[in-house]
Amino acid sequence: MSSESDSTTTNKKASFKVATWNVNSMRVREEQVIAWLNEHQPDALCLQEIKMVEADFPFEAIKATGYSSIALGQKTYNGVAILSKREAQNVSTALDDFEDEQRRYIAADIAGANGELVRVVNVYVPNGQALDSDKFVYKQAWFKALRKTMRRTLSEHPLTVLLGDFNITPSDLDCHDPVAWRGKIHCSDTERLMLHTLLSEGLYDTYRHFNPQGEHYSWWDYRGAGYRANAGLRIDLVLSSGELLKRSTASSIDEVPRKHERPSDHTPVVAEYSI
DNA sequence: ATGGTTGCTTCGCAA
Repeated sequence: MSSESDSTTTNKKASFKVATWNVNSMRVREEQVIAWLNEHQPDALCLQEIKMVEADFPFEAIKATGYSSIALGQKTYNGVAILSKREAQNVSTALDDFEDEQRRYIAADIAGANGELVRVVNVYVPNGQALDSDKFVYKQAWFKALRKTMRRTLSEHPLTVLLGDFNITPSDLDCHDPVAWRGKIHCSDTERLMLHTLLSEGLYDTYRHFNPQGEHYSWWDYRGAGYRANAGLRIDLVLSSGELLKRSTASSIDEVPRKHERPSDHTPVVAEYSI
């Protein structure tokens, strides 16, 4: 007796799962990343702060668990990678019209189980340090270039997901102590305006779409009470295009890796789509 | 109270 659930059935929609994780050193977190891939089987996992050059990236170890990788790295700082079940196509490693010595952007088309392509854009937005610092001037310039790049990307790819470490809380709901953080880096009105201007290009905060309540974060400082006191920020975001949001089915924060021995200070944020 | 912790082929800096 034939089954309608046969995996070869054409036009059948499967789940397309993406995730973002600032690993704060791929050297230290390699085993945790591979274990996470094996357990969760995402179609694409975007990493930030790999903190190594491509020559040192563990392409082979990741391949052994069934994943293909693309990476843009540098020594000591920054660095991004996309790990995917199906090989990345049309890889881009630079924002439009923006010279950047820091490795913070990588994008590619990733196919779902039915062959449909999703444009996956992985970013590590500059931290900015403090609003009166030179690093904040760089953060603003970088973010403006991202907005311009995303305007073009969205016009070319209706199914686009922009995800990564944005180093910006969208609102006070994403901050454990809005009074203490008021006006500070990650929580300032200036940065939130930058983010909402980017969203106005046609991107939607997918975690918040499925989780209207607060008190859930993606980063907790290593210092002090940190994770134990849930003193966190939600700065790791999955932003879906309108067409992709229509096909989204779930989004969640996986706090399990933050509880591990020697954790990253960030934990993975996941979204799923019917693709 | 400008503290505290982690990672870097470290010895101060970025987060």
